[in-house]
Amino acid sequence: MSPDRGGGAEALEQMYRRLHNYYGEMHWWPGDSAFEIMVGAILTQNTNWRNVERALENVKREGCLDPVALWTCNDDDIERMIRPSGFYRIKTKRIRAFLEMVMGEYKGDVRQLCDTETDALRERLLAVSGIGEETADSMLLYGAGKPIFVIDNYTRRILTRHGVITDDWSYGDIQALCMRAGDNTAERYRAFHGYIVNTGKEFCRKVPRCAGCPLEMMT
DNA sequence: CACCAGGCAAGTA
DNA sequence: TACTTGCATGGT
Repeated sequence: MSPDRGGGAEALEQMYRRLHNYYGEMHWWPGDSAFEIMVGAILTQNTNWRNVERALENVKREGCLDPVALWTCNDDDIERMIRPSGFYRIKTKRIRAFLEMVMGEYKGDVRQLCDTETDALRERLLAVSGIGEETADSMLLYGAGKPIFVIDNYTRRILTRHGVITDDWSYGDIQALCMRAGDNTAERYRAFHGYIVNTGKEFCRKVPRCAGCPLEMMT
């Protein structure tokens, strides 16, 4: 028997209410353009956001924060600009692969890319080497404004600690649960994910510091 | 000093 | 299929 993936929607709803009450309005993932957010989604893989900001500042300062401009850069230039984000060689390859898709299939028009139907766009992003589920969903939600729930390690950890899921749940299982309840708007998904990351950083690390957590003693 | 950070792909058995 | 490892910088 596969585990029960039917319940838990009420727990999610309660979590959202508690987190919203604790953190208030949240506008997560800053960025001046969809393209900036999509590049940032690659840069932030296993990397502190502060270092991503440094990398993005470098790219922006050199006027390369758009598909055509970045496309004309050499790999050496991209590596140099994004170095503070770490993994700069492999991330340059990943950015290059993403650019090839944007340029080749959308002529560098990010607006057109964002207008693509959600499921088709998700499949297309996942086919790019270096873009996995979390990165694709971050691009879809924060870049393209699609109503897609982003599942990260904090989401998995918090839901596991609260007994809502178990270790054998796949990314898609957890995502389906998180997208089952309430009003499924991009606005809500953005806030919810931001809440989860804030809560995870502050209270739910590998060595948990649960005292004061807004989810503490949740039934 | 060890450990962490807004993951993913390739390699191994 | 299910682990393991490489990728790399900067902060705590």
